Amino acid sequence: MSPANSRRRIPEATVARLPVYHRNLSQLRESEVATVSSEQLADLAGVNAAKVRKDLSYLGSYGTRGVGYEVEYLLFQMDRELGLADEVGVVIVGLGNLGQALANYAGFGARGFPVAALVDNSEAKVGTVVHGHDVRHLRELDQLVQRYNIGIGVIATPADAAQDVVDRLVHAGVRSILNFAPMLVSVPDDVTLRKVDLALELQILGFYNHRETVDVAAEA
Amino acid sequence: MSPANSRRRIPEATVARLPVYHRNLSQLRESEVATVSSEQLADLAGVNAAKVRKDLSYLGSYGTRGVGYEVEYLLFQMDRELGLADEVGVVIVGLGNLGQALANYAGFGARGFPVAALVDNSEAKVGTVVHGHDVRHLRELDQLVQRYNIGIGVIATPADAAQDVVDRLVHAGVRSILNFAPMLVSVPDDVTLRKVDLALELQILGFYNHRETVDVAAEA
DNA sequence: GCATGTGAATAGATTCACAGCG
DNA sequence: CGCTGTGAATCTATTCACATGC
Repeated sequence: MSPANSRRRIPEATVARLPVYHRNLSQLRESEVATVSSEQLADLAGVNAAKVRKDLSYLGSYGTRGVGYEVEYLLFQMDRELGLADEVGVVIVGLGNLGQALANYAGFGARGFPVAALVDNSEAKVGTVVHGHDVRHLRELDQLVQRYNIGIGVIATPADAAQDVVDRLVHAGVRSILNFAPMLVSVPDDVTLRKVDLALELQILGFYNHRETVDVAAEA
Repeated sequence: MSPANSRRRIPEATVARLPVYHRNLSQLRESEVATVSSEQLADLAGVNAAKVRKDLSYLGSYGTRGVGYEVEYLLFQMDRELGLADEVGVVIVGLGNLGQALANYAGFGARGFPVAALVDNSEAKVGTVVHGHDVRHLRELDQLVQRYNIGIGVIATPADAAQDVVDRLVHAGVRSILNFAPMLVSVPDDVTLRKVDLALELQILGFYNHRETVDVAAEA
């Protein structure tokens, strides 16, 4: 619409931090703090002040020199930019332990991303109720996506089911997918995919733990 | 010990990918594949071949020119490097939905990181059994860490308990911590901390979803 | 005066492209 | 000849440092 509000390309690394700032700003608002400096926000987010300023500058010039950022206003702008205004529905596919945990996880659904449907392919699970939602069968996916305006799919199935679920989600029109299954899946170019691999995190940590141990031993 | 085996500094980005290669190599071994090229491994891991070669080169020169990498031998070297040989015990603190899911999650504990203890601070949960382990009280942490040779702590508590749990883990001698609580925590320099924030992942995805929607609309 | 916003400098990661070796 | 291993080139992200404007 407005040609003045130039649509900058926001670096990936910045996108990953914006939600962190958002959370801290929300807390500041709850504490009725009116303005915040880049330095204060940096401390809360665990980064340095220059990074905060550069990150926020991609959204626009919403700060006031000599003063800082108005919490309320900055949140308003971030909500728009992060798309937290539009309440995008989430479907969780796979209701094993992880899927159930995600369905129950308060953080999911808290800010702008209500869990709108739960889906599994086992007859034993279909019909049960998790976190106030009936678990529906995978084959109903298309209708559910339509009916509940679902924009995001979360995959919490075993690894070998992941690609099939991705294909079904894409077919149903979902363009954003969060994959918890430890499996590489492929999507068309116009679909955004992120993956979280819990076991991987442990192994990465294990590597540093190991290094630490070895290095300390080597000093002897 | 051996001064020849120079202790290179491995880039963070590489460390994060090594476990991915490891998983794929394990699968290749199961399929009784003897050797693999950087290109094949790259396809499996979803990266490009040059990256695979550079990453693996930090471990040493374990490939054979004109041939590729011997799966078995490369795995052996990676196990050493990733510290998967030493079976480091894991304690999960906080047995709400997420903690229980993690305790039950097969991936956790699968490769070299057995779940050795479960801890909570609610009397209601202490004494219950999750995934074959008695849930113990947080105050027993020190003894449990000693007894089960625990090297890694996983925090799955509410945000406001996270810093207290971190302090207790550090006090008990744990030097590697994986934090699932959506809260910035601080640790001494000699402790490695990683964080996974599930709600954050959704928000990042939501951002791209939103952008996509807005940009497409703008074309009209 | 004080904190933002941003060019310029630095550091880090990815990719290229090819020499070197089996 | 084919594939690894790696310097060099490129791209991305972080940090510095200061001019700018409230």
